Parts: sequence; structure tokens; C-alpha cells
Amino acid sequence: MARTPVWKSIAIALTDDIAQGRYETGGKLPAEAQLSARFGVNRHTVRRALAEMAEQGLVFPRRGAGVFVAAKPTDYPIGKRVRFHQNLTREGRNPAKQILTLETRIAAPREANALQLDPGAEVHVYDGLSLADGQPIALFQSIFPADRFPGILDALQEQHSVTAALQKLGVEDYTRIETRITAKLATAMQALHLKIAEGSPILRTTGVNADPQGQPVEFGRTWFAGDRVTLTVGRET
Amino acid sequence: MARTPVWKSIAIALTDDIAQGRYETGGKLPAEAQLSARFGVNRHTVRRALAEMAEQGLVFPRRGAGVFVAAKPTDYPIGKRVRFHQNLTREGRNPAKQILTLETRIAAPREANALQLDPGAEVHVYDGLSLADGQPIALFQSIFPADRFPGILDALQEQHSVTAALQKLGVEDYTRIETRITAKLATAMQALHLKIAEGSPILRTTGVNADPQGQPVEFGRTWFAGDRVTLTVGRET
DNA sequence: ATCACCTATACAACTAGACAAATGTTATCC
DNA sequence: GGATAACATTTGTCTAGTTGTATAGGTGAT
Repeated sequence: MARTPVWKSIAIALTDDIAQGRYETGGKLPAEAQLSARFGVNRHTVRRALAEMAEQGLVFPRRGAGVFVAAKPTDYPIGKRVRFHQNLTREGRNPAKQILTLETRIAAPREANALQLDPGAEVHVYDGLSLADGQPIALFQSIFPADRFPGILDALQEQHSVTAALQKLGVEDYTRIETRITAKLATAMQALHLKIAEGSPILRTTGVNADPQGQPVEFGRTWFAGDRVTLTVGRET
Repeated sequence: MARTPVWKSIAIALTDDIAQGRYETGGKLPAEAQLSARFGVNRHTVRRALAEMAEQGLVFPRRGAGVFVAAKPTDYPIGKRVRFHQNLTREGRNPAKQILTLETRIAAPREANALQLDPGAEVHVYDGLSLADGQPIALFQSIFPADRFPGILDALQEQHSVTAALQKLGVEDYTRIETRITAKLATAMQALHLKIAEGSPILRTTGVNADPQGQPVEFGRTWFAGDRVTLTVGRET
């Protein structure tokens, strides 16, 4: 008889604990040392179990911090109206944005082209991190034409929402012209921000939003943590 | 596999920011707390990165005030007249040279060719280290035809400047015929002298200087610390 | 004999929080 | 207006805890 290894039973026990809600999603599991004491095994044996669970996306470890219970993948609809706050609150999740950098620079050719600007025109750039229930979901970069929205960086600093900032500057509505989606691997920096392993899969989308007159107002790039997000297309609302 | 620690990537990112001019010389970096938010790590991890940069003399912290940028990577113009002292004093930096070795030997074929000497002719060789504000910038090797400048080693020992030494021997002016630039990785010896890590990027330039009559007077090789120097071409003054 | 499984130990890398010390800013008082 | 006090911000230091990685060795089933 092939007995099941100890580490597998531990993984099953912990998985059951999570399923029973004994550990909240997003919450921290007891430290490996404590778990090894609880199960009466070596720390490495517990690690073997946790590694299995991490592979299945059930938990994710953070060096120096602990092992956390992963949340279910977020459904993120991509359509004519892409609104971060709306998308998440509709799913009953708590959205938040975190500013990484705000800067002004000369537009790269690719960016100038997307925004229909002359080469060498200035743009405002908003780098940030999107979170759902406190967990990082995506990195994004929003680029705005500087001459049309001179004060947008201040507006973004006050209220982290792109929609709100644009509204304050006179754009009541905007729609997504086009979205491109490709798969990438996380760079070290991206992995750091998204709290995933370097080389984990990333969903990269680029898109242009335009006002009702068809004038581009934003060129955006987003890097979703592939394990935590599922993009959905074609469920227009 | 020895992955690069997070703090090291942060140090590199910040160093790059400074090199790109996103933080002015003498200006203040964002507070450690803000940087830790931007990079998504603990404050101590940022401190580790800043400590490294401070060690290299790139930034200096002031308790209660902030962390300030000490110096940008040096802009080193490569043109018709390449003068180490001039180049640096013009940027308000304090140049210095350090003699490593002075020797006389038979010219290698490559060197004889550059100086238009017969094979087997003797050359004087000046190996040295260039510093800006006490920080090593580059390793260099200057090679002179021995028969034309018999006393140049003594002249170089008195005043470390190539320009001054040549002037003393009757060359009032000289111009750069040609400069070649390639990228290398630092050997252990170079890393030691330049106080950089082994395997760091090196800018290697070779060039020939000639007197107004077109006669080659010096064949020079220089190894710049890539992190600390930016070569600029085509901004003749 | 080999291999998966497990133990044991040590150190590196990172997080977390708290408090001290220096500095810069603002309010207050006379 | 100028000195002073109070407060907020920022770097420096310390302690403690957690995960990641490497090395070495033991045990039992096939």
C-alpha cells in the first residue's frame, strides 16, 4: 500500500481549514514554525505542503511576512467602458488604487501615435497599482496629453480615479476604442509590486480611451497578475 | 541560482533615475517611506539600497531632512579635443589622476600601427586612474613613441596631465583623430580599481591623438565605469 | 542500491513595529 | 518682528519574527 506522505495530509488538512473558513481570504496563516509544531513535523515538511498549495494558487507566501490565503480570481470585464472602480464594486470587492509615480515627459513615438499627438509633445504619466480587497491586482500606466489636461496630475492625486479626474477636467464620458491583450512574464519589478514570483504569467493590455467626439484622451497599459485576474470580453452592459 | 536581492534592484532603479536626470543633483529624493511605497517593499529594504548608493557616493542622507543626490554620472564629451581636466572642471567637478605604472617597452603591433611606428619600436606607457571628486571614473593607458618623447615619463610624474607633459615637450596642441567605443564587462582587476562590482558595464574607448602636423603623438585606451559616466559625442565646444 | 521522504541546522533576505534624534514648518506670544 | 514653543516629518537604530535557501544526514520501501 502506498501510504500518502505526511506533507500531503498536511496540505489536505490546511486546504480544508481554508475551505471551512477557519482562515480568512487575504488573511495570514500561522507561521511555518507554528504549523510545524501543530503537526508535530519538521518545518520543511510543512513547507512542502505549503508549496503544493501555493502551486494550486490557494495560498501565496511573502518573504518576511507570512503565508496568506489567496482570493478567488477576479473577473475583469473588458468592453467599451472600462472602469476600474465599477468593475470591482459590481463584484462586491473593495477597489483601491495606489500611486507609484506621477510625472511629465516627452511622449514616446508609440504613445504619441496612439494619442494622435505630434512627435515630441508632452504627456502626463500616471503609474499606479490597482488593488482588490487590499490585494494587488494589476499595475497600470495611464498617459494623458499634457496640453489638453494640464492639471490632471493634481486631480489624480486628489482622487485616484481616472474617471473622476477626467470628469473634473470636462470629459463627462469616454469609451474604449480598442484593447490589445498579450501574455508576458513578470519582470522582477512587476513581481515585486504584484507580490507574485518573478516569471509568473502576466496579462498585458493596452488600450486607448476617447471622448464622445472621438478624440483620444488616455492611452493606458495594464499588467494584470495572471493568477488573480480573468479578463472577460463581450459581456457589454 | 543566486537571484539578485530586491534591495539591489532598487538601488539600480534609483541609480538609473538619477542618471536619467529624474532627480536633480543636490536635490532631495522622496522620503524612505514614499520610496518603500513606490517599490512595494519595507522601509528597511529601501534603506539597504540607499546605504549601497551612499557607499558609492551617489547620495548622502541627512537625518531629519532627507536623502540628497550627491552627483550625477559625469558627462564626458568625446570630440576633437579630449582633455580630462578641462572636461571635468567645466562641470564643476574636481579632477585628479593617479599613476599606476610608468614603463617603457616594445610596441605591440596594434600600438605601433596606430602611432605609425616601425614594428619593434619602443614606447612609453602610462597606466593610470582618473578620479572625479575622489571617486574613480576611469582606467586609462596612454602610449607615446619613445624616440620622439624620451623624457615624457619624468614629465608625467611631475604633473599628471598628458596635455601639460606634451606641452613641455614641444607639442602645443593636439587633436583626436578617431575614437572607438565599445562595451565590456569589468574584469576583477578593473572592478577593484574602479570600485565597482566585477561584471559591471564598462565603456572602453580607444583613440589616437595627433599634433597639428598630423603626426600621431599618443595612443590611448580608456575604461570608463559605465554606471558613473555618460559619454557624449558631437557637442563640440 | 536507490530514491522519495523526512529531520536537523544555519544563515540570508525581508517584514514589522517601535522609539530616538535631527530637521523643517507653523503657530504663538511678547 | 523676532524669539520661542509646539508639531510634523524624516532618518537612525534596535528588537523580533518570518520565509527562502543551502547543506548534511537518517529511514524505509521497492
